[in-house]
Amino acid sequence: MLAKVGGELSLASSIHDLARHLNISIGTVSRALNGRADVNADTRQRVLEAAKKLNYSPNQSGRSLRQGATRSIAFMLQPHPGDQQYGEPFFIPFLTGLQARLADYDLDLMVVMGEPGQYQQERLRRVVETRRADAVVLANTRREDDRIDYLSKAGFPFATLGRSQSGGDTYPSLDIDFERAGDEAVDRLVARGHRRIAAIRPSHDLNFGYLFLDGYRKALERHGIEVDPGLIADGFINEAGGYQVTADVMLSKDRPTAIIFNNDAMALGGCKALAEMGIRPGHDIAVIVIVDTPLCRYFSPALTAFRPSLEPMGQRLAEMLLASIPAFAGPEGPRIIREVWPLELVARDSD
Amino acid sequence: MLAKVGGELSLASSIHDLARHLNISIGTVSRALNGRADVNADTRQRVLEAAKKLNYSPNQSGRSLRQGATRSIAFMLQPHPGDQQYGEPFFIPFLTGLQARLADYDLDLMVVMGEPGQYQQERLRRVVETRRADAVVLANTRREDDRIDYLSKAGFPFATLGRSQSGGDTYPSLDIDFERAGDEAVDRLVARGHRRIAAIRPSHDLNFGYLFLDGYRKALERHGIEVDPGLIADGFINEAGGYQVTADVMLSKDRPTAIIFNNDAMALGGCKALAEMGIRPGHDIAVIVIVDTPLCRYFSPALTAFRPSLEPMGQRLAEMLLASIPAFAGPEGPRIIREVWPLELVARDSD
DNA sequence: TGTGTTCTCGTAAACGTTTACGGAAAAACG
DNA sequence: CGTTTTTCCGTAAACGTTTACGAGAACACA
Repeated sequence: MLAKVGGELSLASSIHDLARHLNISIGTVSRALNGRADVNADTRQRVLEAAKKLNYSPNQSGRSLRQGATRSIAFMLQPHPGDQQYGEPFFIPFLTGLQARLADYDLDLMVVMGEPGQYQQERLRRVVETRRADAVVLANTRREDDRIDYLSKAGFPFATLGRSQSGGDTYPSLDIDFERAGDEAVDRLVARGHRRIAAIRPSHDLNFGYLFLDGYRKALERHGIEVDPGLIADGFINEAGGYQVTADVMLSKDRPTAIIFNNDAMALGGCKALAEMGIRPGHDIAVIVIVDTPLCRYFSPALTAFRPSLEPMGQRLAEMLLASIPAFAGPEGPRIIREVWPLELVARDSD
Repeated sequence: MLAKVGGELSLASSIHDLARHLNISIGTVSRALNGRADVNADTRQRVLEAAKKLNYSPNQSGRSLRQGATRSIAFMLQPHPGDQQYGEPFFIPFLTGLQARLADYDLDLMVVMGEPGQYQQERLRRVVETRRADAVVLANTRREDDRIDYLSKAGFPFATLGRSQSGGDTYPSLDIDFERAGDEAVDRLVARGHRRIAAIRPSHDLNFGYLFLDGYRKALERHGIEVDPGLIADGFINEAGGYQVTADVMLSKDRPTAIIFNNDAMALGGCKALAEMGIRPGHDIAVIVIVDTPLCRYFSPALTAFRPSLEPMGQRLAEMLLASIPAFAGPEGPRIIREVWPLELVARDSD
């Protein structure tokens, strides 16, 4: 179906055009442009001038083919299903940081989107197998993640935003300290007199749900509070899921006096359920959200939440990824780095 | 700096491997895979089986080089400056629709991000000149947009989300009917008894700001209300800008009784200014926002707003773009389509 | 002057595809 | 059986790069 596209560009000059124009060989032109040593100083000068004059820039397909590298990194962005109208604002600042650091290394960032419903595996395979990118960055890691299994089995370079139990220690990862956030949230609530604290998290095997719960449990134990399974609930990771599961928890015979939500969308749905029951966050119940978004801030009452520093995280993960790839890393060779970053509590009106 | 990356992939089999394995020529293999007519039915069968067995998939760089087309479309995503913590949720559903339709044509979507502050021109040139994509999609169109000038001068295929005065009728565009939304907003407010209605919009030469104002003016005239320049104000397109300009307008001697904000972030900042002055939207003043986001919905009071249907718009713009490219379009040849879609009023509590 | 080094450049192959062309074999037709 | 058409496949060039190799010229040194 597709033939030549954009072939009529007047600005599409090749290395051959430069060579012909200067009456030298294409080899010399290429060496001059790539800054190799074995080219005379003033032929290099002439080549660079001609390149500017003829508006030359290298064809990336040709270069990729020859070098076996595309100089682009793929980020797999997966919209959540049921996330009807608007997507996750979470990723934009992260991507901003990621892209900025990659640009320092002259690498392009390419965001690959999947259909909202289906899982990413197919799209990921496509990127890898057709060699559209040199490495990929994964997000929304699951506890057992077949994308990670696939990539490490294939020996394809990648890094993850979020940890997983899959793949061992073979890839760099950067995660938020959900465990500590869960712990601190409980700490804060206990200090304010709460003993019946509910934990609401997404199902789907998303790994941060487990980490959060670990911290929650650990803090309860430290305070000598028995963990009540009836206060721990999973739901679909969107507003409807949060509504549903919150309603369930609040209808149990022994209600919690505080809820920690592991996701902002679920918190919003939960608050809707609370409102319908006449229960006011900040007055009748305490609410804390683990990952802050603008919605938490503008909601009424404004929700107390733990906030990550997304843009620096994006920058850092780019560095970690690059350091793990032999062809990019310095003489020391590849290094696998894993980091877990703290969150900052933003105290507002809901607890 | 970069050498071979991922070259050790066990799954990287080429068309030569297939040919050797089957003892036929690479030409035949290629023809079989591409479904050409001049290949025997069972050699095609054997090729397809071998391709599956050896896990073959074509190297995109090789294919792109030969065909002069990359089979990918670039979307230029530009985070607004000062948009500190979280970015625009606006684009995710739009991109979801765009990607879905492109996938139907076996095209990849590649989102190219720029630095938050600087303008996109440089990054755009890079994509075009290194021929990383076959076409691009632009957003945040300005009234005079040098990206559009550049692309149409270069003869590079593109489409825009939003109109512009640049480039003439040479490219497809899909826009929201800001004019009508501004008109309807005034209508609604006048029907509720307002006569002093302020219009607050972004500066930056963003085109939708002009369109909105046209509708606003037209509706006022229709109702026989004189346009008061003191009620029209421009500000930086973020919360701080909205705060600033709203405070200014409210400090004028003859205050408005209603405000139409042309941007959600500015509306949020404006409401903060109002709150500090003890003015309550929905009681002491009416507030309407032109483009709805989840923030409008969760804000307190929930903001009345006009909502676009972003995902269908993404799908439609993909179709329009493809129809405009000779190599993609059907036998009728290229067609330039321009569409303007209506918004839906979501009445909430602020007016 | 002869020999060895250093600079500089051209030649050609290679990366993985697709495709125009031609030719051999098979089929169709008289 | 001879001729023409059809079917099928191999050959080779081409897309735009990079780079290993070698060779000529200039230079240094004895």
